[in-house]
Amino acid sequence: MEGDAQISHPAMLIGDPARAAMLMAMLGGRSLPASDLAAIAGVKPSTASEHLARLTSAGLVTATRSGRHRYFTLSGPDTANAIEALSAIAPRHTVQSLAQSKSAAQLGFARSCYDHLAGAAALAIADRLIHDEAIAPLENGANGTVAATGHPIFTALEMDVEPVVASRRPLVRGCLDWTQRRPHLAGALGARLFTSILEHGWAERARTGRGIRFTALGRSELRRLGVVLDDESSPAAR
Amino acid sequence: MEGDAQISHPAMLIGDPARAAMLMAMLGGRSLPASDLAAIAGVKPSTASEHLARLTSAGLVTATRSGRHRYFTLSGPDTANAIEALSAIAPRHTVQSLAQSKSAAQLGFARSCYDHLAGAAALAIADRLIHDEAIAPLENGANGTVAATGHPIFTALEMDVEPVVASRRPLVRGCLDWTQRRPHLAGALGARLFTSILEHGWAERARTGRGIRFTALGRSELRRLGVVLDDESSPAAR
DNA sequence: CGCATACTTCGGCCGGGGCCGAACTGTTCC
DNA sequence: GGAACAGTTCGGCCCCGGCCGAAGTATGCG
Repeated sequence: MEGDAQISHPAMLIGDPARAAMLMAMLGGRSLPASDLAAIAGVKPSTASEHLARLTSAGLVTATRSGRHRYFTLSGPDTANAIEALSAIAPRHTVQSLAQSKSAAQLGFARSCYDHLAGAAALAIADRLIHDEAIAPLENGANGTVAATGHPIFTALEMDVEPVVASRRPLVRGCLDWTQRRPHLAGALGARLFTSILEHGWAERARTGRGIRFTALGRSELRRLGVVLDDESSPAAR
Repeated sequence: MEGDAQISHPAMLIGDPARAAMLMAMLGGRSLPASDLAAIAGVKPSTASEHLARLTSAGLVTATRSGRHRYFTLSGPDTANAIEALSAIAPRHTVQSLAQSKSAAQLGFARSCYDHLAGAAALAIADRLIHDEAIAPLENGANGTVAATGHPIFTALEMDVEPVVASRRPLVRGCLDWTQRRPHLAGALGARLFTSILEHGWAERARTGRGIRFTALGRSELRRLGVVLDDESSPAAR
């Protein structure tokens, strides 16, 4: 009777709180072993194993085994995109504890979003590129192109933008930011930029979670390039 | 323990087959009464009423009452976006019956997608605009701008593009097309274009479902403007 | 080889939620 | 007013699926 795609299936999988917590953790971009995901979701390993089996068989998640561990990741950008789209319509959790509000503030400043950077810092970098007309202004869901492949930020990070342009993946993709209510830089370029920033030691991942901390080197380099990270100065002026 | 948005809540709501069918129907862009949605979902009115109550209280759907009917619509572009993103990762249903394959072919050619046009016809129009450099090439999720507000297609449809540009809504938004695997024209411009096409009688909605049929007037006008709708000529060359 | 660790499979418990029919409210039309 | 129709609320049924603990498989280490 219906000629449409069966959206209820993936939605049902994401709709369980334990699985949703695992998927949100994987949105951080890192590969995580089953035991960590079990702890994150707050369930026993046996339960987590069942959840992960369903997620992999549905193609939302891929597993690679290394030794006696199995590491899980989101299967691709489409999956990450669906999760992001859902978080845009999800109810905002009301912050209760001080620890929560502090970590929320940190996430609002800089965090990883699957394979790219999100938060206020990501917007600051993107705004610089837009201001210099290296890329067009971002809109949620649309596709842009790279006008200036030799922008100082790209050269400072030794990024070879050409092969990125040649890839079939959407290049400059806006990704609606749930903390800032503005799209940030995703897509192939956003992913390349993020890995370069990590490789050059401008920033590093938090040991746990999705948080990203910019190093002194990264801050000074970015300041030199005209990007100001006002980490402390603007205390959560939501 | 979690500082993230509770994506499981909306996902759980979409994850029920009956509710998903209703939401997909509403993706057609029309306001539908509860009884129609019950028939579409294949449940009794009482069950449908419960589902719709949950969807409205979660803010996914808005209801407006007119007489003894209550008409339901998706609450906004964010909601539509989440549903589209899910359909991109949903398993493709394997077509069995001839009637299904015919209706699927028609949907692939032209259908409504919440408030804009989708399918091969939508891509043909967007490609024309891109070719004439009125808009930048679409990428899924990114945002573009309108370069030529006086493009012949806009003037033929008597579209006033200026106020659309001024609106805060993402302007030129790529929206991943599940039949074509390419983004089509969504956003404020896509919505405006679609309503203009309907108002000028270039196309009309099917009595039921999401199908769109282009009229003889619409076809000739578009051909004159350099857009060829090869409806019959290319028989589902997937 | 044997012990520890990482993960999976199985059996069983239990609660949530989807479904319906029946009864109730409200609107339209004659 | 009364009949017809749209929609909602309520009570009850039942099954799906999430949870666990215990047992089973595989890998790594001493």
